[in-house]
Amino acid sequence: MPKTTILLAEDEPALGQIIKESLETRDFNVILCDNGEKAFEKYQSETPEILVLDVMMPKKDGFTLAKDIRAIDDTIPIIFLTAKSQTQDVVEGFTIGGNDYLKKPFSMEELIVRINNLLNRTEAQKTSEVLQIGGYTFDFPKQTLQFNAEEKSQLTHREAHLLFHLIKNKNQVLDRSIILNKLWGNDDFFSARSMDVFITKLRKKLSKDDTIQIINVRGFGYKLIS
Amino acid sequence: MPKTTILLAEDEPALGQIIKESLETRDFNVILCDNGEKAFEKYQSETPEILVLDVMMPKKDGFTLAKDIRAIDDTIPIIFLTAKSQTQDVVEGFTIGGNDYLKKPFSMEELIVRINNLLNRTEAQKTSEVLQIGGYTFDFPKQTLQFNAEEKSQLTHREAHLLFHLIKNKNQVLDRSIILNKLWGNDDFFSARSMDVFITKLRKKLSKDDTIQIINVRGFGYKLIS
DNA sequence: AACCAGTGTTAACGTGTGTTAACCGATTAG
DNA sequence: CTAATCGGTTAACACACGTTAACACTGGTT
Repeated sequence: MPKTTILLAEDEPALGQIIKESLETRDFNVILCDNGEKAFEKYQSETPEILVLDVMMPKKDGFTLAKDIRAIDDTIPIIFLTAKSQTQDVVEGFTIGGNDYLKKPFSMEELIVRINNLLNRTEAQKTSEVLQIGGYTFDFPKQTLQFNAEEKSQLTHREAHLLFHLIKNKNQVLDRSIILNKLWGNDDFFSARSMDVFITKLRKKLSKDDTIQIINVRGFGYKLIS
Repeated sequence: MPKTTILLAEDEPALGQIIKESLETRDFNVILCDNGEKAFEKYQSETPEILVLDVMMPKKDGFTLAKDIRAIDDTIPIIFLTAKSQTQDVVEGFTIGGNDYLKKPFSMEELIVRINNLLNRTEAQKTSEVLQIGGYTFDFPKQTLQFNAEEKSQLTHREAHLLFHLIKNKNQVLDRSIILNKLWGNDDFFSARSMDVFITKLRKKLSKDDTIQIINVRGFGYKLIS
């Protein structure tokens, strides 16, 4: 069993070091960053399993960082560390799904409990991320698409994420702006055209089974029907 | 399959009634409340599956209501209806996870899309929408229309929705303004003329079977007879 | 450093969908 | 009977989306 990697973003050096060491004694591998931008780089280079982010940080605050990362990866669990002065509304809004938060000051035990909770939850979810659609088998984590017993083909990152959302919402309209904000981080003209290109690519790759198709709903989005 | 219950909190009576009726034709069970306190009571007594909350309401506003409910239940999906003046920050904070929001004015279609997305309705709930009319087979989710054993023809989104309502109300008059509000979001002059154009299109596509026809009831609406 | 393969973005041009306009006939109120 | 209104139909239009290819960027290889 390899160690679980935690990305920790905390700008106060003393606190960051204490948390890092505490987690390391629990057999985690911890990467510590003191601002949001560095954390984003490390997120990409180190592929951690879970994020622990201070909300107030220089360069890029925790919420903004979380949004950027969510655009690429919407399953990784995130724990926010907040000062008690933080507006409750915003914090609570972020607390749904794979997210959680801890008010400062907190005990190490609390943090470790929450980390374990979120890791277990997503472990269970990850096993169910091989999806069936028509005659196709789509393995989201591995980014592979297989038609019946034919050879597996590799999908790109964007293709896989887009397909993932289409399948998760199959037979319903998937709102353009929602998917654009999630995968591209904005819904401007160019991102929209880029998305159209990916829809074309997916249509081609899914064309072996003519019982499934991606149909467009003008002005709203796309619907994957099967 | 029992109907899905939606709790709708909207203080403007006219708008509330329109939304309620629209959702009911989509086979939802809708509980309408005109303030936040009543909504909270109904939430507890009726156990709805999803909430649609106006933000600006007397007694208790939508955000406060949502917070109170989240304290009890942190999985139920919530959709906020906001005026465009609402501060973006707060709204966006609420948009992660089981929440979504819609800026007023919005069309019924948009609302229904979002409700279905959040409910993650499975195909079992939606694929029972293959309708027969005369010699035609109409598959609403796939937007296809087939005459006897002939080739399937693809309908547009608007055509499919209009035909869906006509068939659901066949042999009775379908009120112009109701259908306009439902599909176009308003019943002004231009939408009405646009609808007339679609009636013409549907008449053409249904002309292979002369036992069925769309007849006009001057001043009221249309009736599909078969 | 030059090259290459893979990925995603931008550009260019074509097609489809829905709205608006224009002109018409049919119906009904005065 | 006449004018006003409603709806029928067709076509022009604007714009959302489809498709292909060129382009830019990245990371790895020689």
